[in-house]
Amino acid sequence: MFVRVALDHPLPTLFDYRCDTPEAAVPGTLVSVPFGKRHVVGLVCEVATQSEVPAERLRAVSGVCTACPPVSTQWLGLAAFAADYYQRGLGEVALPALPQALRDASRWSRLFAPQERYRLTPEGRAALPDALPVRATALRKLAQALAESDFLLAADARALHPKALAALDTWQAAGWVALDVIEAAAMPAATTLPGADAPAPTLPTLTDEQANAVEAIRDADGFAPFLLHGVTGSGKTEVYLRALAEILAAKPDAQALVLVPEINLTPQFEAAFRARFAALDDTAIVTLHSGLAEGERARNWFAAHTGRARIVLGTRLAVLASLPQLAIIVVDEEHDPAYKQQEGLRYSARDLAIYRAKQLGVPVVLGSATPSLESWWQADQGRYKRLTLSRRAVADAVLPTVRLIDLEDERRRGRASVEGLSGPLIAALKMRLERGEQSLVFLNRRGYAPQLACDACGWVAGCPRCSAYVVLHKPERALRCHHCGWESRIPRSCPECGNVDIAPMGRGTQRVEETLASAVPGARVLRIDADSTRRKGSAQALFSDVHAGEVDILVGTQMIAKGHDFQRVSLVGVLNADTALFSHDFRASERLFAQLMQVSGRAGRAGLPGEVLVQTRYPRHALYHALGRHDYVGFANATLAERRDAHLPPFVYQAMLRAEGRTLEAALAFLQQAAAELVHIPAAERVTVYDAVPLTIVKVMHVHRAQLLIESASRAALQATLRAWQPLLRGLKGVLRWNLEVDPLDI
DNA sequence: AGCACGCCGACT
DNA sequence: GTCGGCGTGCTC
Repeated sequence: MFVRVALDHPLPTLFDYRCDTPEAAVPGTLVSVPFGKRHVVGLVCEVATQSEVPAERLRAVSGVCTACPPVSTQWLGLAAFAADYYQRGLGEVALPALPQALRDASRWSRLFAPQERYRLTPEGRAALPDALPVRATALRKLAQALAESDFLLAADARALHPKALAALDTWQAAGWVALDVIEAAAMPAATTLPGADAPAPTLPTLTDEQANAVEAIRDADGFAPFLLHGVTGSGKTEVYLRALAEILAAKPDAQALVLVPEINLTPQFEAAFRARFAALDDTAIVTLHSGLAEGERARNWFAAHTGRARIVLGTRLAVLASLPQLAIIVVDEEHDPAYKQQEGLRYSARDLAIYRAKQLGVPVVLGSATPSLESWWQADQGRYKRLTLSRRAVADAVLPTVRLIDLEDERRRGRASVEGLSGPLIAALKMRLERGEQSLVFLNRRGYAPQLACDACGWVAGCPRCSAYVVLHKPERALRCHHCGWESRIPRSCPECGNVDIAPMGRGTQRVEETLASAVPGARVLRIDADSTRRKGSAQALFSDVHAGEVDILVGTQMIAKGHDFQRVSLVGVLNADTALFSHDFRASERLFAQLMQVSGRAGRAGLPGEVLVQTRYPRHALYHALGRHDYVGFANATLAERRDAHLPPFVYQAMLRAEGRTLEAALAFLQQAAAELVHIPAAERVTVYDAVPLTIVKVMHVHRAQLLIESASRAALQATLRAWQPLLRGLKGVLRWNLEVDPLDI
């Protein structure tokens, strides 16, 4: 018997092994195999009675992961589709999709073994530290660890003190400590949820639009993609909750997958789901995202894999979770670029969610206030069913008024501005402070100033490793490169000419925070961005300060635009948005519009009349006009018409070949050779090849980067070209790293 | 991707 | 004489 095994390896082939254990001869089984000089974990994809590989080269499977049931053939099919579509080997897709802990054969035996949890009994809590000899410091430490958390794992206890388990046994005999054994692998008892006929009395009343949406999703037959277009505050989440309740109630073992774009958004969603699905036991709702510790991620994945988890809530990586009874998928904020993985396998979780729903014949709901133009176009074509929520669900909530502050006009009239904050914005902020309302200032640039420059000679502080300016970070008194993390002290004088008048140029969130503190006296200002939330969990704490009303003005990057319902925010100020209007990236305006709509939606949620002030030099720009009218549809239709005329996605399909070399010339030369190879590929006749160009940030960490765009009106022609192209690329000489991205977001 | 082999320069 | 630089080639 032979098995064909997928390994996490760049060669897009399966590897054949002899297989003596019948347990391993099942597709979807995790096995450990010898590979070259080492042992690696692989996934059995096929079982065969013979092999093309000569017998003397064949080696035998060395281990089988019996703790974990095989993944389904459908899951293998999903991995195979993703591998094919994104032009990678099956193993490169399938293995990274598994929790890291499963990919280490030495951990298999312990991974899903019953967990032994020691916890302090009330008696123990009363007795423990004092009952111990004063000098027994190790035992005291053990008692302290028990007291400080809900439970202590046996392994952790052993790490604390070699004889900990003996002590714990003694304490258990004394009644101070109890031992709980948690079976990770236990299969769930199917739970039936209360159906729609018996809604709990506390549920909010649905608007007609919400009710229609829920009904459409519930009545869907087989594969049914929905685009749920709902303005912020229109109650999309309530639609998800009801639709899930209906579908989970209809089948006792059905599973639901809910995707959110950011880890930050999982806690509030999790809370909402736990509250609504209180009938499910605690282990039936799990989260999956990169913020989880290895062990927890593995356990949650396993809960999904065994069917114990009924609802899986996660970020993009969750789209590849094993869900044997998947019955509905929800992709919230489907337009969010975070759904696109930007390294390794560059997949779109939203697109894979669509494939998965199609494969399984289940409904998939894409929700957004500002759908991606790709999805909007699919709905226009009738391929997705559009569900519209046009009104805010809270009765007295109205859309905020948007006012544009013409910066040129302000300047011409000689009106005062402070450090880039215009007079009208400062006045509006002061007014909210007086009224005891909160304001939000949005600026998509972190740090203090994006540049540090010398007035005298024109020197600008740059990164020694990257072709980028370094950003001034005032709290850390450092210059930091946002591309590679390089840091240095702030020089006192210009290193070129010695001039001591070197000055920060431009503004980031730190500088605005500082300005606001003096320009709006008495205001409590809080900054939320990637820097202020670096420590794990600190974002949650900062947001709760805002909710508690301990903050008057919140300044931040796009982090503050997403998800959070700030009840007392009545003003949103937008700074420095113009740069995206004239970007060379054709998607920049789509992103800006979505961001501004999203951040605008933070104003006036709880009946307060909301106002949005946008500082701009281009107050007549169509994007701002559409924003002022809250007119996503107008914006989308106009932008789609432009895209059609310019032959841009979604009207063409694109792929990007990127090369990294020690010199730019080497990278460009490789790409030119690569382009020349296309003449050998028949399908490439229907493909347009652009010139190889340097990336905007051409050098990162001393590596020079260039890219080559190819596109086609036919997805099939593009796919066929890429498939034929890769072996040719591997054959090109020259030591150089390259990668291929299908459906690139950043051009 | 790893991890070997292999063939040339600078050190004790 | 050896340590080690990274070019080349292989992994069932």
